[in-house]
Amino acid sequence: MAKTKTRERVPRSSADPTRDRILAAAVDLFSERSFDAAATREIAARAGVTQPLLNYHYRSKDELWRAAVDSLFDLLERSMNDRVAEIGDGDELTAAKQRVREFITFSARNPQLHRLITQECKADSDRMDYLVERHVRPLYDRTVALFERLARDGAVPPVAPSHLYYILTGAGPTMFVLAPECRRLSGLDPESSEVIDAHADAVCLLLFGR
Amino acid sequence: MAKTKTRERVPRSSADPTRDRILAAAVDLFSERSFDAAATREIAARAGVTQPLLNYHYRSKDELWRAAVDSLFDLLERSMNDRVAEIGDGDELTAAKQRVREFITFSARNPQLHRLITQECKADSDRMDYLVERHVRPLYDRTVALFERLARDGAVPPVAPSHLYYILTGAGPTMFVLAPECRRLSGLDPESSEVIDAHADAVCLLLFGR
DNA sequence: GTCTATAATTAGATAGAC
DNA sequence: GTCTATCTAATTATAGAC
Repeated sequence: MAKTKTRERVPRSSADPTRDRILAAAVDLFSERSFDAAATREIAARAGVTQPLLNYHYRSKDELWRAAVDSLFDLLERSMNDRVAEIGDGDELTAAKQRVREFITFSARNPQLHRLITQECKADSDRMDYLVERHVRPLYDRTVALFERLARDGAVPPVAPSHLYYILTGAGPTMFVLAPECRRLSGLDPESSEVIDAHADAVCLLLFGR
Repeated sequence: MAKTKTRERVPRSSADPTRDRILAAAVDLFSERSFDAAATREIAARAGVTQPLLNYHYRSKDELWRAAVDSLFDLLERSMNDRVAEIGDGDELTAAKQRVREFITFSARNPQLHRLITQECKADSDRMDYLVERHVRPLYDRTVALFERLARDGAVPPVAPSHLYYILTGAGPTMFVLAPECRRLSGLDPESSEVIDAHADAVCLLLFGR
């Protein structure tokens, strides 16, 4: 595998370090607990501020949640774009494999994204609405279109693309979403590059045959 | 937090219909929300009783959660055993495929199980302890041992069994854990036998080559 | 911008009637 | 066994000092 340069996770600096610390704490706690179970007091404490300050920077807990979600998907999009820019032009299969690898690497380094999705998409709600229509659907549409082309070329097994989508988004991130469980069950460290690369290798082998 | 040491809880048909209704409501709400976000008042309402009655039947919210978890894993174990009994003796590959199919079918009909696991295994806690040591580890150990034998025979791609475990437990249930999202994104109905079978086919194709 | 103090609501658990 | 009434603690949001 080609040596990739380390991509820092620098959330777009909003020129306000306090806002950024609050946002980072919100991402962590909303994804680890859930919207209702994440107390604003605890988010504030992790950000090193007092609880009422959250209501100064964000109108409500709900608005803070939306800002947290936006920042996470923004980070994903920039990571994927960086990787796409790196590979330049090659055949579609090679590009697809690179996208899958980047997706898995991102999910390993930012398990919050899939934790948030599984948190909110188990039942219909306003938050699921926001998440799906604003962020997930564009990704789903692009991924399904890609799998359709790959299946036509025989580059991927003959499986309906929606199933491939849930196979990829399940098989890729689950080991990292459940990192604490994985550590205890297997003794592996899901944060290490070795394990991340091995998992990306495994998923690509299953999906693309190599 | 005092650790209750209750012995011999039998979550099967407990001959007490009220207890059973409470337990079913608890399974649904704990898995859909999370431990903290699931209000005992709401569990009671769904079971058609008043909130203080939960504390009559179960010492605390925590004990109710444990009983709910036990009943879910009990159901899984009985479903897997029934399927194993059906196939009787054949080669190990055929048996393995049957186990995978049954696991996926069960996950589709009872998405609460993986919802609960992803809920609680994102961070270390007493509940994760209970879940992993009491219920998940035995399943993990058996699954990893099976994948090890299959990989030796070349029946499964040459991938470390812990990775295969998280690929299977991710790729199998995710479509059903996120059923409301899947319905909206794809238009498919993840509760229909057609979709369930198609997903089981897809995962088996990826995992076993057919 | 960030704090302290507090209001309004809701949580899980208990007491006691029936 | 199931209810009503209620206690205590914790929740988000607001008011107002600095």
